[in-house]
Amino acid sequence: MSTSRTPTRERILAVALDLFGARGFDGASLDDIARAVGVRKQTVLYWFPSKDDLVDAVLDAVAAELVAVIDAAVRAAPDEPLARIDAIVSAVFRPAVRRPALLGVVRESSRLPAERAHAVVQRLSPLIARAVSYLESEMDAGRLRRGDPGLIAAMGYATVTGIATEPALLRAVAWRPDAVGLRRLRDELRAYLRAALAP
Amino acid sequence: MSTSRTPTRERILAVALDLFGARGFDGASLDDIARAVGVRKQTVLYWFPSKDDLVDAVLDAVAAELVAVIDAAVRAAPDEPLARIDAIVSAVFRPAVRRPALLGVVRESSRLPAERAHAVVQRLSPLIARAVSYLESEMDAGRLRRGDPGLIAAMGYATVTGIATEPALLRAVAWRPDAVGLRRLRDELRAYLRAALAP
DNA sequence: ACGCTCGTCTACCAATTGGTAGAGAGATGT
DNA sequence: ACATCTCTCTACCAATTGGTAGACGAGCGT
Repeated sequence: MSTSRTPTRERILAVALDLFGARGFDGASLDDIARAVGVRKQTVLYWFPSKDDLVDAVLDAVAAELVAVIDAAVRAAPDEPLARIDAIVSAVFRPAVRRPALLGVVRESSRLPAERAHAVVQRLSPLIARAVSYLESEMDAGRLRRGDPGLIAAMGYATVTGIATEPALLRAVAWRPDAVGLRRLRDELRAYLRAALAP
Repeated sequence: MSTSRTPTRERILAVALDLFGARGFDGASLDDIARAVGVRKQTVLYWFPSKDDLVDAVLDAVAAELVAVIDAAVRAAPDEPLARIDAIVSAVFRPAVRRPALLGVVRESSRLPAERAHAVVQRLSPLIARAVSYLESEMDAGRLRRGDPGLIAAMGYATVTGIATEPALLRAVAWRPDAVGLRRLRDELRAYLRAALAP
């Protein structure tokens, strides 16, 4: 075990998550990651036998964290449909604001060969499927305006992962002198979602 | 001049646009591009002295095409605010559907070093600025619901570039058996935009 | 026939990539 | 004190990257 405060393996994982999220899996080399951790590349390869293993570990960590966050939010959310959607969207924004790279990794994973991306997609898709069927039931019951639930879920995914990771977007929003960054952005997006879903 | 039907330079440019849009600028090597064109890498470097030059040329071509399309749509669009927005959104979707890589390049350009990305951003930003000020004036005049115009423009950008290039999204939308792909998606998105902007 | 430019090629090169082999320092259990 | 195990290191390697140098042929005007 290392004498360092946080174990090397976890530091590598954290740095890799940030770099992969920011530059993509190909954009960040093992050398980059090792340098950022303050260790040699071969130490990285000691903890993760290959770069693919490291990527998988990062995908897994991201999926686990997102699933945990969203799952907790879903359980804690109120019953009333709009408030429920509001609570869940807000829960997804929390990790996005705290750590944009988290969703950056999700975004990057879409460019991986299909079978690799499954590491994330397979773990997230039950959540999305559940969200879709929830939206469907609420629509059937007349408590939400009709529309394609899959489309709604897709738009949520797009706005959250897109907005949290596109520098150009953040810049566009910050153009307005009265824009105050991500917090305001989140509130506005929730307002839009609410408006789009209003009965 | 080459004996080939379309000049080599243009074939290289077209293939590079597709590959860059699909895999990113780093993800597609000069060799990949050359192979796809049916020529040697050094022929690519003959037409474009360096990879950076090729990237710039692609960015330039994309910006030029998008600016032309949007500009024409803006000029041809009706005066009534909602119909106007509708027409312009629809115009942006046209190239997106015809050639997803076009917007994929825009998306990828956001990960370039700031001064390189300017090639696209600088050419698109006057358009966006114009859209923002149009939205502002319509809101001031009470013809559109209040909100952050920069945010609206950003969301349009996010949905268009995101949805047109994110395989995971397209898959999500196609999950529903009654979803019929991009055409339906475009219509739905327009409906959402209309709802979100409704006074 | 002459040289000239254009377009593509073969043959290299240096830097960077992911990855292997194995040495050696430190703690730990006996 | 010793052997062992954990962890990080130095020293390589093969493949791929973007890029250079220059040869070769086809068409051109003279």
